[in-house]
This record gives sequence, C-alpha cells and structure tokens, in this order.
Amino acid sequence: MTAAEEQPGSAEHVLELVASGTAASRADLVRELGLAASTVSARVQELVDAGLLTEYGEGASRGGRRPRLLRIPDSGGIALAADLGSHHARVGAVGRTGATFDVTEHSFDLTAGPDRALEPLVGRLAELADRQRAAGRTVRAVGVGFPGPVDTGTGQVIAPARMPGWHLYELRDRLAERLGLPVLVDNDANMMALGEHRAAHPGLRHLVVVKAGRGIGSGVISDGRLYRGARGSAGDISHVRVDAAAERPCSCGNIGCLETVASGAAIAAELRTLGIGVDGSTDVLRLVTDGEPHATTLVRQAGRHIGAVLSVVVNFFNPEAVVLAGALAEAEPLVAAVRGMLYERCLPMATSELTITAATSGADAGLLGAGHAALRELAPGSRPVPMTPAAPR
Amino acid sequence: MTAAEEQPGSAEHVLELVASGTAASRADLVRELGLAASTVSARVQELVDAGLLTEYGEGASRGGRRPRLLRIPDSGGIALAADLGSHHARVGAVGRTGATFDVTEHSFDLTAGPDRALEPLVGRLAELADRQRAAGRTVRAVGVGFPGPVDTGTGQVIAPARMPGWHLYELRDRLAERLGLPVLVDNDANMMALGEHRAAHPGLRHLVVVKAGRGIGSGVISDGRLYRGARGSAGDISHVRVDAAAERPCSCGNIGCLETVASGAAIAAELRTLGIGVDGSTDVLRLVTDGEPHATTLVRQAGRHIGAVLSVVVNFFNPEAVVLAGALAEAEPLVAAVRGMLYERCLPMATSELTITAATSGADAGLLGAGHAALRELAPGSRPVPMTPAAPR
DNA sequence: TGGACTTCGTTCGGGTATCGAATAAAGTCC
DNA sequence: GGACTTTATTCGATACCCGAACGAAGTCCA
Repeated sequence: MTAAEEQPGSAEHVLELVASGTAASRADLVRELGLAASTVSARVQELVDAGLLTEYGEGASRGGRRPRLLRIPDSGGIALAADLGSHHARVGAVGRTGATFDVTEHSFDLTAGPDRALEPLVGRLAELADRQRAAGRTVRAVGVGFPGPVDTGTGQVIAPARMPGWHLYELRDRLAERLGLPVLVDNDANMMALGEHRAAHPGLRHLVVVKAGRGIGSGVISDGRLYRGARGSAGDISHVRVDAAAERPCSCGNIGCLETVASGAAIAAELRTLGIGVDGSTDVLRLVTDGEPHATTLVRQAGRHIGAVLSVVVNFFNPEAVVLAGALAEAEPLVAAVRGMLYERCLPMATSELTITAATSGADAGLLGAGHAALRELAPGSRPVPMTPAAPR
Repeated sequence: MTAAEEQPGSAEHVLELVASGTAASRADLVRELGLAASTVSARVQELVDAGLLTEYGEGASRGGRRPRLLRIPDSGGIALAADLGSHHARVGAVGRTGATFDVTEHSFDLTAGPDRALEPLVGRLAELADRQRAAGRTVRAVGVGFPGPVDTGTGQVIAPARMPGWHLYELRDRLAERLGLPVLVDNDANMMALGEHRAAHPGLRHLVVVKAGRGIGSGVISDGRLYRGARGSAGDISHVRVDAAAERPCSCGNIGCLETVASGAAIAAELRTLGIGVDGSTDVLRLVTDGEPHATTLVRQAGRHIGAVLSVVVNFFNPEAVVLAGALAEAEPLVAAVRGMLYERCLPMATSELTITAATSGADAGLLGAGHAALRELAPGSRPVPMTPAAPR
C-alpha cells in the first residue's frame, strides 16, 4: 500500500504504484487499488496508449497465466531537479521511477542575490535539459528546492535569512519564463522529506525528515502527504529556544535559537575560534570522520540539542520515523546523539515503534523529492495540458 | 467552507454543513458542495424522508425566490456524551446541531478502578437516555472522553498513569454491552479538540487544543480532521522535559516533565506545601479569580512553562489557532502567559496570523466533541444499520 | 499426458451517481 | 407590468465502475 491518499484509480495513483514497484502487473493493480479488474484494464490501456506506461514481457507465473509486466518508461517524461544550498547547487534529472540521471554538483553563490545567481542556475538546467532531450527523454517540468521559506502559492521566496535581495523574488515564474517549462519551487527540507518518503519509506504515513547541514530544517509528511501548516512554515525547528544557546543572537533576530549551537554553520564558526580552519558543513563532516576530537564533540553536542528539540516533536506528532538528512546526518555521532536523546526523553509509546535513521537516499534526497513533486504536480497522468479546464471540484 | 474533507455530497457532509450553519438551504448546499442542483435536491429529499433533515419555512429573498430553509431536527438523533475526569464526570446529550441537553456534573472516582467506576457511569448514562427518550429524541450513540490514552481501534484504555486497574480495560465494549448502544471512546483532549473545532472554529484546518486541568494534554486537528499520529499518542506535551522541573519525578516514570510543574495537580500540591488547602484544579482556579497571590504566581508560571513547550509545537506545526481549554484555561494569567511566551519565542511567520484563545465552549467542549464524534462515526446519515455491508473500499 | 484448477486479462451488459438543460415557482426592481 | 434573479424540481444523457462470462496461458497431480 502506498501512503498517498488519492482517488483510487486516478492515473496518478496507478503511475505511482507502478513507479514505486508496489505493482508490476494489472493483477497487482487490481489488488492494490481495490477496483474491478475490468476498470483497471481499461485505465492501464489508456496509459499505455498515452505512452506513460509500457509492457515489457511477462513475469513469473504464480500457478496460472503469467502476468504481463508494466513499467514506466523514462522516455515517458522526466523532470529537471535542483537542490540549492547557499553555496552550492546539485542538479539532475529525475524519472517517474525514481531514477536519477546526470547528477552534478556546482559551487554557486545564492547569497550574491537573485540577479547574480539566476544565470548560472538557468545555464546548468538548460544544458541538462538539452542533454536529456538528446538522450530521447521528454522533459516535462522542473522542481527546485530552495534553502529558505517559499510561498508555494506564488512561487516566491520569502525573507530568507542571510540572503539579501531574495525577499519576494518570483523564483518560480522567472525560471519558468527562462526555461520554457513549468516550475515548482519549495523549501529544501520539504523536498527532502518528499524524496525520502518516496524513495526510502513509502508506506509510512507520518514522517519527519530533519535536514542538518549548514542550517537546520525539517519537512513533515502527515497522512502520506507533505504537511505545510497554516502559512507554509511548518517544520521549523531551527528557531526553537535552547538553554545552552543562552543569549546568542540568531539570524532570525531572536536569541538562543537551536541554530546558533547545532547548525553546521555554528559548528564551523566554533571550530574556527579553536584555530581549526573549516569552511562549510562538509568540512565539519570530514573532520569528524577523520576523528578530530573537537569536531566530534561539537557534532555530538549538536545532536543532543537537536534530539532535545525533536523529543518535543516526537511526543507531539508521534511519527513512525525520524529521518536525518543533510551533510551532518552522515556523521555517526550526531545520529547516535539524536537517538539517545529521543529514547531518553520521549514517551515509550512514542518511541517503541519509532524508526530513527539517517537518510538512505543520501545527498540525492532533495533532488529526488524536487523531481517527484514537479512530475506529480505539473505533469499529471496525461499529455501536456489536458483538455478539461481544471475541474472546478 | 467547512474543513472536513469528506466525499462531497455524502449524507454526512450535507448534515454537517447544515448543522454548522454553513448552509441553510438547498441553494447554499449547491454552492458549498459544488454539485449540480439536481443532485443536491435529490440528496436532501432522501435526508428529509429519513427524518434527518427538516424544512421549516422560508428565508429572506436575495432578489429571487425565497429559499426553503433546512434544519436538523434534534429528534433526528442525539448522542449521549460523557467527559470523564479523574474525580468527576460531566454527562449530557448532544444533538447534531451542537446543542447540548440535560448536562450534569457528578463527582465520581476513576482512580478506584473500572469495577467501582463503571456502575455509576452506566447508571447516569442510562438515566439520561431514559429522559431523552421520554422527550421524544432518539438516542443513537454514546461518546466518551477518557482522561488517559485510549486505543481507538479496540476501545481499550491503555496504561493510564495513577489509575490502577484500567490498563487494557475494554471500556468501549463494556459500555456498549451495558447500554445497548454503539459507543465511541477516545482521549479527553482529542474530544475537546473535536468539540472546539466544530463549535467555535469550524473552517480552521490546523488547530491545537490544549487541555490544562488536573493534567495537561492536547488534541490536534490537522487538515480539518483529528490527528492521532502513528500509535495514537499524538498531542502529548505533558511529558516534555522542562528545565525548571529539574529532577522532579513524574507519573510517567521519567523526570522533569512539564506536568510536574504546570499541571493543576502540581500547582495544588505546591499550594498545599504553602499551607493553602486546595483539592483540585477548580479550587486553584477559584483562588486565582479571588486574587490569591501565590496561586496567581504559580498559574502564571505554569502558563510560561506551557507556552515554552507550545512555542516548539507552534513553530513545528504552524497551526491557525491555539485554544486553551480545561479548568486552568479560565484563569486569565495563564492565557496571558502562554500568549506572551508564544509571541516572544515563535517565528513571526508562525504567529502573525495565529489565534491564541481560551475555549469558547468552556466546560462543555469535551462533551460536545464526544457527542459529535459518536454521531459522526456511529450514526451516519441514515437509519440504524445501512444495508450495504460497509463498502470494501 | 491429460484433465482440474489457478492466475491473468478482456469483453460486454447493466447499475448508479452525477450532470445539464428545460421548466416551474416565487420574488425583486425599475 | 414586464425583465431579470434566485430557488427548486423533473427528466433524459453520460460517465464510471462493477460483475459475470469468457478466453488465454500455466501449474499440478494422477
């Protein structure tokens, strides 16, 4: 069972079941969807005709006629995806199956403001699109994860800390205009949550994905869908007050935020005061894996702080899993510290069946989520623009 | 627009729109449901025939034919509701309109264990049922709010603190058996959340209702529906660690929980050490309204502690409203302290349109929620048991 | 080796829910 | 007193889904 709660039998639902590997034949779909075999047969035929689904031979018999296997052809449509960080960008293509193609990482300066940052990004994406088209794949949409708040209704960036010039920038529309493709923009932690959910934990209904990198953010999956909250700011744990952060001023204008003691940026700053030269959170990670004691201590402490905040979240939200993503999540001490804190502080009922783990899709989680979201939202189960003018509901 | 996300046009949805006052005529329903007028007309006719909906004259013209007003007759079915506390029980009847009838409060000892507590409860409910039937109303179901964790699947109580003998007690089935009616049991904070949502804030999608009484609990409405989390323990904020609680042992077996410094029980205990005789949280409330300085200080401090924990919840969950319910919520200093804490600590984005308020349905919130939930779940829009064998889905 | 049974998939007739147009009823407004 | 609104119902037309029947392809065992 997939977690998504769509109309059973919608084209999107069928594609998702096949893409995720949950269903590989019409008979599987009948079981998963709970619809009549005749209905499924008709729906599948439509999708095959539309080129969104392909048959490729037959599977093993289970005591009767062999099933005719279904697959999603990557030629049926891919999305370009970009996972933006403040100083780097990861760019690649994502197919409906969850496969990624042609993933590259570039250094790239978001803090220079939209005017300076947009060009290189558009350039990378346009080149990627060309290469994908040359490989015979249809580019249907673009998904972008941005390291700051995004108004998903308008596609504008909202008051990101430490990134002057971006406030109210219409990132979605500008990219769409330049690339000639529909674009979806969302917060990077939300994209990661979507990616980890689809790639590593489909089936889970309630999931919190924490991104611990230069900054700290989290994306929330509730009832199998991304939860954004009233104003789209759900998932923020970065600006929770932590006693250990005392009076430290935070980029948000408040004091004592979690971010000031547990983010990659904070740890790097602390290491620099100790005379250890580090640049970003990947440097911090490297020091930890090399066994540098100060870095290890600081990372472990960061994990404790994050765990303390998450203990409130886990008691309140009672998720099935907490996934740690971002550069620092690759540091074992951080994961261990979070685990310890959660098991110590949370109610047994909340942790007894809780999975606490590092992201399995690793650095590509954000990319996957962005690509998936774009395909789902912008390239639904039919040709470019369906004739029906967006059913009034 | 109501927040509930049901099949548009389901009998339940229609009844809810009428009950909440959102729709008062067929034309209103057409607008709200987005269905064709003919469809709505047919559906309404069915409901009128079934006695679940009544016409009562005509409304004001809006420039054309006058609408024929629809109303939910309370004779169409009510639920018995009980809001249980550790030392008292509030019992009453709830109609589909949200009206309450014949509400009474009894002292009653849950801590004496199920065998001693069940009889009086059954007695009260049976008497109430008799009176309601004598008044010409059909009793369709029973809803019960229990002050502790409940497995809503089985209707069993789960390991409640300080209430020996209740673990795994099949409260739902025992009551159903004794009363001869379908029974719904859930945690009291959940019931309160449902009640406040329906009665005071329909239309809001994301809502946290905090019950501050003898204990502290919260109920969460997400996407217009009660959110229970993976194992049904969502909404717990009582056992979050608070620095001010230091090493105080908590009923949950851990130390330093919010409950040990901010619950009515904790405040009462503290007052007793000061030589002030108090019994329950209503006593505490009385002292505060009388201006007793120690009580006021303690309550204000409790508000700060609760607010500090809620600030994490508000940042993370980004609700549209935080509603304070339970006895202590009637103390102004507590509400003020929570407000202050949230505005000070949360992100502006999370609080700029956040409503923070005391429960408007007051002491009846839990009753209302229990009644509503029972009617919704157990007495859907038709006669006792529909012929269709619970559509396989 | 050949039936009996299983699994997979399609075809086809029928049921149900909803829609839209036509119609009627009742009122407002100038 | 007509022109236009709003409300409500009636009546085919339609889309969607189901179930039964059937065909196709395989397994299993005597």
